[in-house]
Amino acid sequence: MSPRTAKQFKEIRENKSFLILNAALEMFANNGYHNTSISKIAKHANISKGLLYNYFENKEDLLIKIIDRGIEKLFQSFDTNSDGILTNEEFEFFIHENFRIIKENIPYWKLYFSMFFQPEVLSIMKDKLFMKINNLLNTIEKYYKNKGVKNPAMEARMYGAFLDGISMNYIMDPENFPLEDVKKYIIDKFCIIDNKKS
Amino acid sequence: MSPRTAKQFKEIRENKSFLILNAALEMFANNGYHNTSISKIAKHANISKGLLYNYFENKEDLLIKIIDRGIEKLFQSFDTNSDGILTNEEFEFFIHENFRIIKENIPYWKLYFSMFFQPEVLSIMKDKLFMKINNLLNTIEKYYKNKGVKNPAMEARMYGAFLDGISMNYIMDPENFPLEDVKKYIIDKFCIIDNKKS
Amino acid sequence: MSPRTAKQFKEIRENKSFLILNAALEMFANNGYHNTSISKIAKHANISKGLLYNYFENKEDLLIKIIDRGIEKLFQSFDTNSDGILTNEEFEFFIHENFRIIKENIPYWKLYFSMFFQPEVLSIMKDKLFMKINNLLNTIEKYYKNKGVKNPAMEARMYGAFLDGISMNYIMDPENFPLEDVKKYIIDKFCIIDNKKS
Amino acid sequence: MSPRTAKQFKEIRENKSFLILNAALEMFANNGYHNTSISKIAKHANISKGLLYNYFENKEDLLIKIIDRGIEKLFQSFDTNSDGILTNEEFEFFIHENFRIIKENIPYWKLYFSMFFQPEVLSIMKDKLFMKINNLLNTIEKYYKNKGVKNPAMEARMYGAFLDGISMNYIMDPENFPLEDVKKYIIDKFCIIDNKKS
DNA sequence: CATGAATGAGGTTTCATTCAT
DNA sequence: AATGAATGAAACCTCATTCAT
Repeated sequence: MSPRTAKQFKEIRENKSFLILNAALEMFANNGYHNTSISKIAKHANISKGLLYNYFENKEDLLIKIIDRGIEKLFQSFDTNSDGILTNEEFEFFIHENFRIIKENIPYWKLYFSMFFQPEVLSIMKDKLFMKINNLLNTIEKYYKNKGVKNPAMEARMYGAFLDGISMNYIMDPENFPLEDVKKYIIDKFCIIDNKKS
Repeated sequence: MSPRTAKQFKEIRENKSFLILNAALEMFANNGYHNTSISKIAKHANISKGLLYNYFENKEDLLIKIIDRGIEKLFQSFDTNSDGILTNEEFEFFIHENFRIIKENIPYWKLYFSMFFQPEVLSIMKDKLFMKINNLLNTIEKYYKNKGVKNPAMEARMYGAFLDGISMNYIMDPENFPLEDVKKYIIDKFCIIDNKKS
Repeated sequence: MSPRTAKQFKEIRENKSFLILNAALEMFANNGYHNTSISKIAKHANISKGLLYNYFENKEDLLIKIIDRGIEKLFQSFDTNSDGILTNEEFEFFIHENFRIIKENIPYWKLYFSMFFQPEVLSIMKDKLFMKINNLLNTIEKYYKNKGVKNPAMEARMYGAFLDGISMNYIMDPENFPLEDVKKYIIDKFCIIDNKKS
Repeated sequence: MSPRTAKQFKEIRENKSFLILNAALEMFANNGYHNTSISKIAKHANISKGLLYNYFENKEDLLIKIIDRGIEKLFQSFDTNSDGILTNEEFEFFIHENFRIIKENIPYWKLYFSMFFQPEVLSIMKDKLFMKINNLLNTIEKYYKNKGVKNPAMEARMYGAFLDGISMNYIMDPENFPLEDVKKYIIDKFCIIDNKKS
């Protein structure tokens, strides 16, 4: 297919749905889901309350669509090659990707993490999300297996936990986070240099 | 009959207060702060709504008291010897302590982590909490410095992030978490065996 | 009868009922009836809520007793000679009495006036109060009739209204009220000097 | 159908706002501010509780808007010529105005007077109100000064108090109040006929 | 497609009153 | 006579959602 024209892009950008999602995301992330009223979202998106209900069924639907959109985007980056086996370069690339994606949309990731601790929200997304996460962990596990690590499942899990913890810390205060040094640290700690194996 | 003594009243208050805090904690942790109404808490604690307000100023006060109680308890465990320098034994002991405390009160830790992503809730506790956390990280930093690690501040920070990530994963599904293996993994990865230094 | 002994006075003064009435009066007058809770009154009177209900049936009863006590006191001053005809000296004396009584218990008079505009409260006291007031006005009317004033009923009524208005203004800001000058003004305006008649 | 125009919306708001203010005024005046619940007002105005909060921020805001509207209206009548000096005709005219305005909206004036004795309510309006009242009294004072009265400030103050007292009496029972006779009485007592001066 | 007035259920909070001790 | 824990009705207020236009 031919690439989208500038006009098409403009249309997409101007799409009300997109605007609303952004407005809602920002407010959910900064003020919390329950603390953000539909009224405020509509005002922030410069539309009326009524119109919002033309685009989204209800408040919860809005949240789901936001999370959906984010997950989609995240796993796109990691879906390439997901069946094959990671090289060290790919492993390192994924780390960079991980933080690039977070940096790109910090509010989203605030919301994403908060979700994990709000059971009523989590239950909506749980299945879809856990499938995706398991996929990723399996890829990492294969990587470790291939490198001859003793307990690759554990290693993958610990890697995942580490990334969770670091991402959380990053999100809490992105300005003062030594991002580049941390990336190096992760690579040093979790990427298996081949002669290290011996 | 003669009226109750001051001591009797005090006892009643302490017991009831304890009951309410537990009921509220459980519900806040499982359903989220905003999703839990005072009505539901009162019902869960088998008291009237009105009585709850006899014990706590308002919903926020209830949350603060819960978090306070938890923080107090947590940092008690780590306050011993906080000025001195950790030995390896102490380092390992603290890891065991960390998980023992979490295991003891999983709902509390759910609430604790969820707090970090609910800005309007976090702001209530931020100062008190961050001071305590920094204290802990400084102790860890000294440990690494003393062991001759190159960048002890970074190492301490990464250790903290790792513990955060792992604790989070533990809380999400405590039943299926290989706790003992994980502890060993952490010790292996973050405890500096002295001849390793050279 | 012999005058009350110091001991008897002390008993009266210590009477709980008296204390409670005073505490309640003060708070009703300063903060409004609906804005004053039984709890606060009990605290202010240094007793428990429960005990208050030993002395007074309920909150409204407390109010009624307060107003009652005040009216009793007020009209005591004016009841002497109420059947006879006022001399100018008595007329002037009553003006002095009026302000002396107000000065003695400003909170009470704040409450008294506020009552007139709270129908649900007024209705409780209306009959008793209006009878007393009419008595007084009749005495004044007779005074004017005897002095040969043309429309003594109207004159008495206007005198009453004037005293209401001035008392109201006095109560609002007693400190800055030129009490003595005002008394003279009233006497000059409403007391009939006999040779003025001609 | 096409959506309502901005003008239509404005009209709806103004009409409904007016309705609510009237309903609230009536109930505040007849039952007292604290004795009137938002629920009752809404019912009286034939709207839902929620809608009331669409129009007024809260109960206090509703009260303020009512009082504001009344003060605005009252002082409009007296603002003409306020810098110049009153003639006798104007002085008399103002007396007629005073009672005309009260007669027009008795509930409002009940509320107005009741306010003075509800401290927590008064404090809301005090400053604005006292400024307006002082303005008026100054005009009266100038009138007396110009007529050569000895103590014009006192005379103005007494005039004000008298009008307060009479207005209060009028409001309490408008049906049986000899309005016209009273007006004459006031003019006779407080309007300075020029040859009286000598 | 678009508006915001309108609803009503449900949330937080207060407080007069009762009652076991 | 005295306490304050406990209740429950009712207050204020919010907000997701609907709907006439």
